[in-house]
Amino acid sequence: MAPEKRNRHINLSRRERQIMDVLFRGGEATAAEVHTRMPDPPSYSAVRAHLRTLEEKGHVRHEARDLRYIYMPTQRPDQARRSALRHVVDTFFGGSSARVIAALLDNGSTKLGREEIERLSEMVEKARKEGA
Amino acid sequence: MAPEKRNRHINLSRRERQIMDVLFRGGEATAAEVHTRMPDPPSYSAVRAHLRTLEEKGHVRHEARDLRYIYMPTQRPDQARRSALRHVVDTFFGGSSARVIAALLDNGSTKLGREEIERLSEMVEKARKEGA
DNA sequence: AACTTAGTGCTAGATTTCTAGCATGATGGT
DNA sequence: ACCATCATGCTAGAAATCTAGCACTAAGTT
Repeated sequence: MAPEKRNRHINLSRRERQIMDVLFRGGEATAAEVHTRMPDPPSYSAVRAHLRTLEEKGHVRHEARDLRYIYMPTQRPDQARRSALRHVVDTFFGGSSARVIAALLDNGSTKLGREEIERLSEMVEKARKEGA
Repeated sequence: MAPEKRNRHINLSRRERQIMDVLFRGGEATAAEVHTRMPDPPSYSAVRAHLRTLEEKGHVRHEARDLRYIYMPTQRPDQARRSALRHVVDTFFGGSSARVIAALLDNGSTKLGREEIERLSEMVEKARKEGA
């Protein structure tokens, strides 16, 4: 009841979250790949078991390809992105997008390429006009 | 061993995460407040127990104020913000800050005030110069 | 055919998480 | 003084998570 499409991740266990993170990161992966990419990984067998329960819960689906199962999130990537981003914005930045952007730009390690800067500039310009 | 200051949240259980989210959101809170602000809340008693274990693990500390305990995260807010943001950027946006910003600006519900837009504009300008 | 390798399904049980309830101490009102 | 209220500390046990291992199937090799 009330599948709560947004913030699904809030109800995942620790291991389930870690697995979903791997899947979102790469878009899709085999059980073995998920296993190797997990932090502090449990047994391969445990990962497979979790993938199966995640599938039962509807968070994940798989395709059979080359005799292997390829797992992927059921939620659309852009929706997952928005949901995760919104959560962070709300709980860590008081809901202010501007503060998030500031944090991103402040960060020295965030190297924006020239293209990206131009793109950003355009976006800001657009926002400026719309906001008028 | 290896406290892994960044990405601590990766090792929290479901309930622990939910509690930490409440604390990060508000900066600090009493046990009762945490309880009421939790999604799908367990018993008040359970929340208190979790707060205690979170304290043992070093994620949380408390001050006695007005006969109550006020709980707060031990991690500095700005550090927690950066860590959480980085995680989302990496796992959902391929590490691209620009993509995150695009997502923030695209979002119709993200209302940027004029001031914020100007501030952003300045930041972009600055980045443009520095990047040269 | 027999063996090896690489995959999946399943289940029992260990471990961790989660929870409620009880004991206790401080405060304020009657 | 007594009682009600509201807080904390603790612990046992329920519930959920997490795990390893075994059985089985499909290819490829020798």
